[in-house]
Amino acid sequence: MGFQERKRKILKILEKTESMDVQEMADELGISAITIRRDLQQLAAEELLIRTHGGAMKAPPQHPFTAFADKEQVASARKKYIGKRAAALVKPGDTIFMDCGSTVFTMCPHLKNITPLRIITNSLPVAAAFMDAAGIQVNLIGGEIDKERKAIHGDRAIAHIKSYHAAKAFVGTDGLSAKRGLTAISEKEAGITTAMAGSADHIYLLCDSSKIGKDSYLKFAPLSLITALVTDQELSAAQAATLRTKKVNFI
Amino acid sequence: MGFQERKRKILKILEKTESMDVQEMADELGISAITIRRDLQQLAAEELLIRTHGGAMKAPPQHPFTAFADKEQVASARKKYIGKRAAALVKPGDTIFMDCGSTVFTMCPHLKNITPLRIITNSLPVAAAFMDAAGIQVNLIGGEIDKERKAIHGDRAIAHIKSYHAAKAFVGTDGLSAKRGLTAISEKEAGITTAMAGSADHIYLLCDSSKIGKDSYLKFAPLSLITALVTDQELSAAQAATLRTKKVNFI
DNA sequence: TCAATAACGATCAAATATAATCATTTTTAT
DNA sequence: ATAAAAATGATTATATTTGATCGTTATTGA
Repeated sequence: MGFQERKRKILKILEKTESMDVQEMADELGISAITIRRDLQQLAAEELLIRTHGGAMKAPPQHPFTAFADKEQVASARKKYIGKRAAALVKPGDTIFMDCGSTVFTMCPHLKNITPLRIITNSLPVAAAFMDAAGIQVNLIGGEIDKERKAIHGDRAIAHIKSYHAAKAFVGTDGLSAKRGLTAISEKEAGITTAMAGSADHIYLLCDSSKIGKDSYLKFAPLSLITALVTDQELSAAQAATLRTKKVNFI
Repeated sequence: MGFQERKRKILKILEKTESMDVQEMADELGISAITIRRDLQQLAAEELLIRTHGGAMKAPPQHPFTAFADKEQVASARKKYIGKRAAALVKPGDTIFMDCGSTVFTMCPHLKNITPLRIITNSLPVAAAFMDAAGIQVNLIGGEIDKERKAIHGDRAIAHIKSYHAAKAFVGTDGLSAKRGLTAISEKEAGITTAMAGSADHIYLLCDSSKIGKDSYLKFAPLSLITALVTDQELSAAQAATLRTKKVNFI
């Protein structure tokens, strides 16, 4: 087993275990500790992991767009569940909007087999997720890239969205309550969400239960905007009831 | 059994086993180890597998956009040279267009320290390359993603480009000759190139010497379109002279 | 703080793989 | 049919990888 092969195995191990010490690795791979050290040194130089005394730690996500994707591999079970449920609403032949939230992103793996499909998105990770998906056409919204969110926002993006129409829009929010409706942290995201909602027939809001009942600072849309709320099973009965009085549909 | 046949078998074996050493392969295919090495060398050059000491490994699944980036790490010395020279034309504060060719992409690493900088591009790998570059604002052209080229083409993209203006445009081409001017393989790319050229003051064509004197099938622009040609040092004196008669400037 | 322990880096030697060169065979073109 | 070109195999010199030793440095616990 050469270096390349070990390198891959080491990174694979770290993917799962977060961290590991030299001797453990040496035993695991049946190779001397000093060689493992050399390997770790090289890998650390490539910034594929972080060297510690006596071992190594998983590197923080860093790659351009896939970083986001990797991060979401450890998305909470709640988000994953929502992603799956939301994806079930999509049918072959649909045209859909997807915004740039991490919850919406969890739909991606579940969408890959729904073909043909046309996705209009401002999210670079979403676009990246479908680069290898035959039968899925991605329309990326243009404009200035917001590196923080790995997405595109702004007036141009909104104009771009408005020139399209889709059957369904899948959007996220930072907060949702019966009293204040939908709230966001940033006007940028709120603008995109509103635009997508305006150009779609059905608007599905993906929102895990931890955000329900909480308000962020910018109130940008009423509950009546959305066709249905896709959330997880940990939503309390009381909260569900309150929202139902506002005629919110649940998935 | 010829090379093509072995090549297929080697890749087939690696599909299953992930990795294998030279001697094993030699035994398996009944051929000498040195020939296997030569085969592996070629396959590695095509990036169909990864060469290791003593064997080979299956090529890793290529990441969405960075795949392109990785590939270019082994870009020919010629292309790298061109990328460096072209990047030297960019000054802090500039707004530039960059198209989606692999030659243009080689400019990226050299641009990271030229800040502030504003880049308008239809290339996803270019956008990805600057995700971590503070001080560089990327404007991504919107529209349908062409997965093959990892770029965005089409009427919407062209309209997007036309709404901007930049001091400099860096574009590529598939062929260039004194007789036929600039030629391309695809109308998609030609449209983008033309649009960028139309919205920029100075148009720099990046083109390695192997493409000079050759024509692709679509003739899309005259040599007079470009401000200067950025190429490598392997360009023959005769070719240079011919182009100079057409008033082409060299960098 | 200090000593004990463990990890680290540098250097060396052995094993192995590779590149380079040349000879042989096979294929291709004329 | 013959020469030229390409592919293959063998041999040798070079380069790489690996593991061991030893002196140095960092961490841990009293």
